Amino acid sequence: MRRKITLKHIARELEVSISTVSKALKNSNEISRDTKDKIQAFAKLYNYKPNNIAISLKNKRTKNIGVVIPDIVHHFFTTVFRGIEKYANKRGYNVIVCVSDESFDREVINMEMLANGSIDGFIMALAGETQLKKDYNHLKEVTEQGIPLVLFDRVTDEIRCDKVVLNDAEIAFEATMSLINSGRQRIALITTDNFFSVSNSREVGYRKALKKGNIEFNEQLVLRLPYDEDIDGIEPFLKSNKIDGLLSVNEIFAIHCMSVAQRLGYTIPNDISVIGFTDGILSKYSTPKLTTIAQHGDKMGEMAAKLLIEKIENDFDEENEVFTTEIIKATLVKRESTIN
Amino acid sequence: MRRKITLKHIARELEVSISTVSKALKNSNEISRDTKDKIQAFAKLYNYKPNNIAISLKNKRTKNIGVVIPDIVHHFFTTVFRGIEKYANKRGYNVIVCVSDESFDREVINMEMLANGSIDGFIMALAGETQLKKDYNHLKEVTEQGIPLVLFDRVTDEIRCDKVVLNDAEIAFEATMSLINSGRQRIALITTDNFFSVSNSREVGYRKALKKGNIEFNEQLVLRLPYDEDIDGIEPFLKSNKIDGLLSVNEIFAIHCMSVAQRLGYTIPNDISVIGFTDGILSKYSTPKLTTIAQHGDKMGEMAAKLLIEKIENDFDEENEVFTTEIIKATLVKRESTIN
DNA sequence: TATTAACACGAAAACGGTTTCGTAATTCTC
DNA sequence: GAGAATTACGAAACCGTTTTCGTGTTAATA
Repeated sequence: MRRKITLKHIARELEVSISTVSKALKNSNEISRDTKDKIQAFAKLYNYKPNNIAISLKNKRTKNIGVVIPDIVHHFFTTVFRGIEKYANKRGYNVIVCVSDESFDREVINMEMLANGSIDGFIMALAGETQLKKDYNHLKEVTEQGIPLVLFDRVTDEIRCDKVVLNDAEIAFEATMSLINSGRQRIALITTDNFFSVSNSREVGYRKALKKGNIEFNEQLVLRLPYDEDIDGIEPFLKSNKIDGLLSVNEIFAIHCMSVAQRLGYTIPNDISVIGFTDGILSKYSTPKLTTIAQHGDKMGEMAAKLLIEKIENDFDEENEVFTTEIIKATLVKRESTIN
Repeated sequence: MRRKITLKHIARELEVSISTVSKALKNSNEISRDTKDKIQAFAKLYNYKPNNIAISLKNKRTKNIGVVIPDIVHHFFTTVFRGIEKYANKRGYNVIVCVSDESFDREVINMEMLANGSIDGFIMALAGETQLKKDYNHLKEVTEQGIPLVLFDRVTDEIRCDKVVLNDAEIAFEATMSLINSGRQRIALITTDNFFSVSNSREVGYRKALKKGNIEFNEQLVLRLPYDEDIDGIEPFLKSNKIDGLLSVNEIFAIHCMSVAQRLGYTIPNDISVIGFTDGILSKYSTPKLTTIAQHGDKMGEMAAKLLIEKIENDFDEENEVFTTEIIKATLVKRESTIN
């Protein structure tokens, strides 16, 4: 087993000092052509590669970024992650992922694990539990240590840092308006228990559109479900309410609504038009294909990584630092579950 | 900005040596109760946490594992990753993910980036391009350096290392048999261009079942598509072949087959029974719900992480090391797209 | 020829820990 | 009360780099 070779080995072998080897490999002109040639040839021959850990220790830069997200199986987070990873890699950074699994404790533990030198900065979406508890001390902790932090999607006003969010309210407004404009009057909203900042924003947009369309908001037409995959409430809801349009805050609810509605004899989009959030595979491969809101996770991830790396590399001036909130524009992808 | 505190700071402040601080914090009984109390209290007060990088450099262990996968949006890889992350975290390891995007070059670059001290071991599924090229030098490189490697799902015989695979052939056999046993005679196979070891194995199982069922293999009934989302070939295929059963090597093909078949007037499962691979959300939320093969990605990931960490922590005896190949048993999840 | 400049290299500190070993001071043993 | 054992701590090496600074040798300059 050919162990990794170090500067020391090369130095010993070539009977020069470690500093000479180091400089020669950096092509410093402190070192003569001859010596450089000799050392470089030797290094290449033995496939010398500097040890990242040593370099990290030396310049207090790991070139790693930490990503803490609630879930990695969820399509949206996955695409964001892909965006992060792609951009980060292009800039020479590696990405360490920790999944909080919507748990406050795991979020805290994960951050602590990483905050002790393993990473140069964080990109995070808050766990559901964290948003519920409204306890952000672990975030304060790291920002006070001077570790750059970028929040995306699930953010909070209580932490001063860069953020990347979707124009949730606006796009929900736009989507609802499009339902109204196609003649829908009894428009349901299927959402989650409102712990998530995003669900709230979407409901705001929904209500605003109703108001603009002169439709009175009706709590009866709002179904609040606990979790992503807890869809049993949908069937009774659809049975006991006459609706002709529907906005869901995710794909799964929307798809399930369509399937229940079809089973109940409605045709889509004529009897009921449906719009979902998240442009994942479910939307593309459902029958009918779901009109949905593309959140452009890749873009969000890329933006988050960009903001973070900028913060990391430009030693910002300590005190009166400026924080930006970038808004990613969602788009309505029209497919077969809505009219025109 | 409260910068991170080091042993040196504590030592200076308390007027003791660095070694004393280090030992005191480890509760060494080389140090008197009094001194320990004083140092520990101080450390706690200033929230001292040892620097991971320094520790890594010292004991040549990073407690990081590198995961290189072709795709992170794909459901199967996502679940494997979740399994890895969960287990690794439990054992105190962090996970660095790199996405090869099915590209040989990116796979090589990613491995090189990580192999210089950033990680203690690799978990990988080979990129499509790598399997095509059959060039595994980058894998040889790392194993020769003594870096433990575990391959999963997309593996190769040419590299001696631990592996975790699915019983692809067996389960494909079983699935096909179940179609045959429910009276199906003209069973199609929808697969990918056979660069992937797994597609090959599945076809083997399919053929074996046909043989056992005394059905002659018919190349006409095999559709080989280039990529996961390249599904245009399906409609002509279904139009020009009379089939009554179908096995697909992934979810997407299967779902799309169902939707095309339904559009062509077939009823599922009576006219055509369909079985897919991958028990993702598509299968659960399609209409009808897809009978599919659960690959238990979480389990594969967990097993891969377990094997890897064992290798990392038990300094294996260099030369005649033993490598194991763990087989994860897939299961057939019966839903609505097959009979009974 | 004496002085200076340029060249080519090495010693050593530093990054932040861990660990081995040496040693004063105290306590124990006979 | 002398020698041995124990206690409590510090010095220093080490992990693998980078980088500053010092210095001996040679070449250029006056």
